[in-house]
Order: sequence, then C-alpha cells, then structure tokens
Amino acid sequence: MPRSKYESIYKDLKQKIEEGEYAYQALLPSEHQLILSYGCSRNTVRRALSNLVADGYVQTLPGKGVRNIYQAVEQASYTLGSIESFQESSLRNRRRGSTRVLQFMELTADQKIAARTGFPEGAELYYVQRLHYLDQKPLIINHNYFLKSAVPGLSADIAGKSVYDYLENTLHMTIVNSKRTVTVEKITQIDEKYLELNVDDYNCLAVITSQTYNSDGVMFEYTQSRHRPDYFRFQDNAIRRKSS
Amino acid sequence: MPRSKYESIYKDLKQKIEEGEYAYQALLPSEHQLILSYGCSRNTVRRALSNLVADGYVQTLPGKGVRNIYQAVEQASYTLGSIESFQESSLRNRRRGSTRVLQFMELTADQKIAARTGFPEGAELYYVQRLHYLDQKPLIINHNYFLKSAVPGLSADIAGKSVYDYLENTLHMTIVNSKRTVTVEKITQIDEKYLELNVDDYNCLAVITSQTYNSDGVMFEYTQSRHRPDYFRFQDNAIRRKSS
DNA sequence: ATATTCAACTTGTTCAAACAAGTTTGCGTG
DNA sequence: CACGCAAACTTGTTTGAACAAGTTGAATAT
Repeated sequence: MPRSKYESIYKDLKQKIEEGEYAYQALLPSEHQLILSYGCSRNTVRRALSNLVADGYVQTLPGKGVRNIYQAVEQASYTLGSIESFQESSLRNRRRGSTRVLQFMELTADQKIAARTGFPEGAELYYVQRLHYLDQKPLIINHNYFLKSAVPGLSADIAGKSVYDYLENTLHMTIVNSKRTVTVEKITQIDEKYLELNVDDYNCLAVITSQTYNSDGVMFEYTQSRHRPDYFRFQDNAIRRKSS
Repeated sequence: MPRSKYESIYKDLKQKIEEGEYAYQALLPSEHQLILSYGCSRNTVRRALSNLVADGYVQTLPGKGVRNIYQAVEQASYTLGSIESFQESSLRNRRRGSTRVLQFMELTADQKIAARTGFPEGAELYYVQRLHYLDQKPLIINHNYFLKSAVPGLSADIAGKSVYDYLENTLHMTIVNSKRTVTVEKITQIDEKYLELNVDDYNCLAVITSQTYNSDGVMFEYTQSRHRPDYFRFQDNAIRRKSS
C-alpha cells in the first residue's frame, strides 16, 4: 500500500481517469473539491496532480481547472519516465513473458568496457546476456553488466527469473533513477540469430542503453537492450518549461 | 529572466553543476545551506532540487544529502522530457541548422487522417513537409499537421523559419505538453530521396510521433519526425516510483 | 579497545496561510 | 440589448512550521 498520502491520491485519481470517470477534455474536480474529498491540505492534492501532469494524464490550466487529456494506448508499449523491469512490463500488458539466459559470466572491466559502460577500470562485474520472449516470440536481447560489489550473489538462476525482484526483495536495494539513451543500430549476427530477424526485412533495431543508480548513489548496472523494431514502441510525455 | 524564484535557483544550480563546480558523486550544499545562500524558504529550494532530480542531474539521498550524478554528454542529442524546436536543439548543440520546406498545403481531415492524428474528422488543417539540415547534412524529415483554427495565418514562409517562434511570439500561444512515441520504421522512397540514404546501408529509421497541446487544452499539432538512424540519439532520465 | 547510545545533522511528508494572476459569471448601468 | 465591472471562482508561488525517518559521528559505557 502507498506509504504516503499524496501517492494514494495520485493512484486513486489515475485509476479513475483510466477507467473513464472523467471524459476526455473534461475538467477534473477543482483542487478545493479534492481537498474536501480526500481530507488533506492543498499542497498534498497539488503534489498528486503534478505527478499526473508528468504522466501526461492531465493538464493544469490556470484560472480554469485541470483537464483530462488521457487517451488509452492500443498496443503494448514501454513507458519512458518510469523504470520497469521486463517482468513488470509483461504483467502490465497482460502478456506471458519468459526469459532465457544465453550467457552468464564474471569479468573485470578493462579500458574498453570501462569507457563504454561508465564503470571504473578494474571493477568486478557480472555479465548477463538474456533473451526475452513475449507470447513465445523473442523480442529483446539484453546485455547487462552488474557491479559485483553492489549485487553480490547474482547467479544464472536468478537472472532467468527477475534480477530486479532479487535486488529489491532479497538484497533490499532501492533503485532510484536510470539514465537512458535510445538509438538505432545495425543488426548483428547475434541479433539475427536470436531475434529471428531477416536482414532483407529489417537490417536495424532499436537500442536502449541505460545506466541505473541505487540509493547509495552507486551506478550498479549498465544495460544495452536490443529490441525487435516491429515490436518496439516507446512513450514519453514532455513538458515545456518556460524559457528564460 | 525567470518569472519565479525556484526557477532561478534551479537554473543557477544547473549551471554550476554543468560547469563542474561540484565533483561527480560529490554532495551539493544541504537544503539548509541553500536556504541561507538564496534567502528563501525550504519549499522553494526543494522545488528547484526536484527539477534537477527530474533532469537526472542529482540524486537525493535521505539522511545524507544531494549527490551530483551529472556527466556531460559527448555528442549532439535530443533530450526527452522537455520540448525543444529544431532551432533550439541546433543552438544548444552549437550547430548551424537550416530548414527547407518541401510541401505546404491546407487540407481537411478525412477519416483516415483523423484516426492517425487524433484530430476530429472534418478539422481544417495545415500540412507542412520539411527537411531539416544540420551542418549541410539532411537529418530529419518532418510531417506536421497544424490545427488551422489554433494556428491562423501559418505560411510556407513562416514554416521555413521557426513555427514555434511564430506560435509563441506572434500568436502568443503557450505550449504546454507533448505526448511522444518513438518507433522504428522502414524507409520510404521519400526518406531515401531526401535524407540521402542507401537502402543497402540502413533500411529503417527512427520515427517520433508527437501530439502537442497548448494552454487551452487543445491538441493543435500532430507531427511525425523521421530521423536518419546514424544521427539519431534520444536521452531520458527515468525515476523509479515506489511500488504499491 | 570495542560496543552502544544519543545528539546533530540530513531529506521526506504534511499542514496552514497568504497573495498573485487568469477565467467565469452575473449583476448593474448605460 | 450591450457593455463593463466586480465578485467568485480557478491554479501558481512562496513562506513558515512541525514531525518522521535515515545517517553520521562523538561521547559514553562496557
């Protein structure tokens, strides 16, 4: 259950919007009305609302109110702005996901790896190569590098289930933020083989590289995710900041 | 100049971080110290800091402080999470950008266009097709649909300069948010021709579709941006929200 | 010397209040 | 009827305060 009041208000409103309680383009109850409904202060209501703004669910219009601009997304998609594991994404999209571990090994970061990943040279790492399936179809190849000192006891067995579940529920690590970059790259032979792609069809794929930090401020993971282009979809909501 | 106190604090801190005033992984001054420096309340400082967190510049560690995790990006990139026009991106990356208008016409949304763009059927639209160059190299083809009632007086001449400048400074429209989706698509003949791509090399490109809303809550723009894959790079910072 | 405890820090959440500024409504005047 | 103005809304910014919870380091007790 949510540990804070603004979170539960946020979730409640989010659910109501998703369920269609407010028409598209209609105004939500005003802040004052929400204060009365939830029995809290204005700041708490505003904090919940600002999360919905960040999600692209609503727009606040000074002098007018808060407008619902949520539109349901038809197909499976990965949402930017939040961090989800493959398992969580599968669940959210109500598909059956499975994972196959292609490689699991320990290595030490040489200069080349250090430059690419951002880990310091000489760092002890786990390297995991995995193939993710959705409904029996191979969609993503993941190349993960985990910092051994931050993720002790990682094994091929754990990698086959959910690393994030292990991190959060067994090691009690708190994952904070993840810097991500999306690019388009040429297909490699490995991609072609495991993702069952035909070069005559697509000769590129979508690549997401990410650096993930925990609550100790340590970058403990560097990942390159290579996605089948025909099933790749990334969503984002951008907010225009007032310029200088 | 910033219209609010928290904005100017945010910008000041952001600049100091970019200039390397705080070492990577070092702690920033505590909230209390910032209160004294800037002569404001704690909430105002915290608001500035939360913007830096959203940017992926810093991490807040309860009980410890605020840690700098900013690392300069080497190459030109488009930043997700904010809305920038092509002109603004060019400027930020210190490159000379130019724009060529390939097509400019008025049309009425039929059922097909309505379904794809999200505009209501029968809406009067401007359609603009543009080619964006960076340092003489064609990088992006843009297909824009603008709602005529919200963007009156748009012309090919304006489209050749900066539409956003026209919207904000002439029409005094306030752009609020933009829902975006990144996908990978097959190259079309138009892409091949104008982006000077060779199908034997890349046969796909990165596509960003976006729906942009103004402060009246009206979706006034639908855009499909087709990017040369070898110059495409999208950045994002994701924050993990506590789960239920 | 080592272990424990506590005080002094840090950030996180919530409340209450005040003023600014934008939009709507309706009333009254011309 | 039309217009203008003011009152009653709306969200945006800022302040100040209080308590919770996590971290650190010094003082104390073993």
